[in-house]
Amino acid sequence: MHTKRVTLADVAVDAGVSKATVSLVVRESPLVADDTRARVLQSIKSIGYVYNRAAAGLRSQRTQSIGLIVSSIANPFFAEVVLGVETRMSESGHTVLFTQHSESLGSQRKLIEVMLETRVDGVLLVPAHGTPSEHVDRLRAAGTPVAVLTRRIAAARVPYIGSDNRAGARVAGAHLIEHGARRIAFVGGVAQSSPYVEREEGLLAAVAMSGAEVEVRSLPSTPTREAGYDTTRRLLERGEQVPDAILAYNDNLAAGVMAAIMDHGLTVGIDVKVVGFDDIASARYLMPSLTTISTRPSLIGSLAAETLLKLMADPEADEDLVVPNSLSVRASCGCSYDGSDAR
Amino acid sequence: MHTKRVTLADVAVDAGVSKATVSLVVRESPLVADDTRARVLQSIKSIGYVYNRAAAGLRSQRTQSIGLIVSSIANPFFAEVVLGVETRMSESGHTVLFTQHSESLGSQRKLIEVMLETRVDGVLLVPAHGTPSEHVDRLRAAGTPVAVLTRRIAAARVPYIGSDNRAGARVAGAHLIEHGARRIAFVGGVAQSSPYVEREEGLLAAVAMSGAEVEVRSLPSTPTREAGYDTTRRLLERGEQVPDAILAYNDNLAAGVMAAIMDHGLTVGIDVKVVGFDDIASARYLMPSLTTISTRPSLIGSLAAETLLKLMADPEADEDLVVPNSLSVRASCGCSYDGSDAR
DNA sequence: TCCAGACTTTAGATTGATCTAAATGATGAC
DNA sequence: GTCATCATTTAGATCAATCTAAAGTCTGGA
Repeated sequence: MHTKRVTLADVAVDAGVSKATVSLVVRESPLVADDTRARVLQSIKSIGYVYNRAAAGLRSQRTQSIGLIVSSIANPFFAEVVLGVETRMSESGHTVLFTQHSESLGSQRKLIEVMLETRVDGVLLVPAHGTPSEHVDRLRAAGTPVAVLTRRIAAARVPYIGSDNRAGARVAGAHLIEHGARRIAFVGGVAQSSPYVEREEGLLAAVAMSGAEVEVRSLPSTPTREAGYDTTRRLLERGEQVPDAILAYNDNLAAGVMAAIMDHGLTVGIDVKVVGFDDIASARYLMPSLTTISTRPSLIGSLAAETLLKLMADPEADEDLVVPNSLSVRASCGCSYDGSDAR
Repeated sequence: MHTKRVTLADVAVDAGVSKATVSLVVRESPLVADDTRARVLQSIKSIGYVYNRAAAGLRSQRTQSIGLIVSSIANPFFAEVVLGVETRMSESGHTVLFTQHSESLGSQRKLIEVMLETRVDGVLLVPAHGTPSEHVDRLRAAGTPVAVLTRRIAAARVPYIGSDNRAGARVAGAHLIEHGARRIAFVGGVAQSSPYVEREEGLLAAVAMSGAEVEVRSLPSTPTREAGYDTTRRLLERGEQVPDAILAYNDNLAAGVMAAIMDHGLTVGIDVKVVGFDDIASARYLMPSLTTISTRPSLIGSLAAETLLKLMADPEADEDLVVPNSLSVRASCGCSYDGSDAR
């Protein structure tokens, strides 16, 4: 059915110019005369030519594409990050090769290999927990710029873009302490990961700065709603020392935390004050609505894209970007909430 | 810093064989002798060769990649579909070029162009609302197999994979009627879209089959939580004829619907029974937990991938796949719910 | 009239793989 | 010893673009 593929050479013949000229036209070079350009574009349309990126990339050694590797888009936080990256990258004409590693180091290694084989011009990576520096070194050895986002890699000097975990947790902690919290549990998150460590540090800093007598206990877990529920349930059932406040590692977890508190017969915001982290879209729709640290994931995505573009232009550029965030006060912390930002 | 790129030819010299042999090795051909293969693999490792997909694709006219265009992964339903597609495709060694059109026909057209320029071996498309058949025709004219998922394109003969909207809505409707519903509102969804039409038909079929005197009213809207809230709010405030049941177009919307009901001082499951559609992860965590039609999005994704693979092998194959679904009974319909499937 | 300089256009080499069709070598049958 | 058969291996053309370096054209100034 479909005839032989149409190439630049066919267009050249049809338009009565050389292949080189057609190539300049498709690349929107200002070198070609206006009437020549018009004639070529006309030919392209009439004989149905479609640009071949593989051939172009082979010769030019540039693909106008970047790789994006995240942990999982089932996590709405990363879904928004992806959107931010794609938006910024498409502005500069770059295609995004998007993949997810599902927290598997093996699959992350394979995905990095795919990026190399595809010769993407750069890679943005949300490293799987426990990522060794070899993973990014492999990319850099091949001359491919890399930046990591939302998580740092221990012992690897690689540009990082992420939210200000320390400051966020400090503000959240201070808010809880203002509400009278004296026994705070930090629930969930992967213990070795950089955001976990930073958030924990922020909470402890808030305690130190408050001058109050506050007890803090950390309970790491996988960052799922289920784990949030289970961990909290166990914490409450231990009886003796029930916390009066919980800082959840993220909003997803916070939903489980609140469910466990209610199932245990306590009232969120009164018996136990809860603050989350991320401000995912559903945070305001939870019952009660979740007070949380607003991290603007799509901004993180677009800033990461921006950073990578700079890195692609100048591989020596190397700068971390810590994105500020803010506290979205709703009802779960005990503040009265008028629902003004919902719906 | 990085030296001249290492190519197949370099490997060939190092291993003392021809380029052709190295090529066979990297493609895992059974033709090469075991010791030759071992020697070549050794060379590849020692001189740091990285396969070049662009060059391979150029010559072979196959890229071992497919394009996936969805509306938006901010919608958790599609996030799961994506996962299903990627899982199945990676099993057969295909890379997925993933993109989102955000319901813009213009950006969908551009994305299709990108897929053509990349010479993907096939395309899976969740068509934007109002997609003209030209969009898929463009792909097919170029000889690229396409299948659409979750939404049909009017007047285009193209393989479709999606859930059984009619049966799902019929079951949901029957359940509501069993609960005594006599005034049912069908809230949300894009009026012209195929899932909307099919779900509406299903609901009407349930009414017809019940033999009861049931009034149905349809209120289309964009499929967001906010729209669900607003539409329901207006419906309730009209006073006179408050519905005793609402079938929400999807779960996202249903969350807004339930919030509006509660904000209006009514009780979900008693005054107004609610059933959703999709069974997204958060459905069981809403308050009250949402009774909904379980659609298994990741299954739809993997079946779509399966269908496309068949289509790529045999372009004449052309078969729709309607994926069965089931009713997940929880609390919002008025049934008592023990929470057994949550947490 | 000639020439410098700006603007356009181009021939032909090049990118790095796969493919085709044929060559090579080894094995066993006769 | 010869030949057919099978398993391996390979030379060289090919895919469709870009790049390099140079060649035409056309001004207007001397």
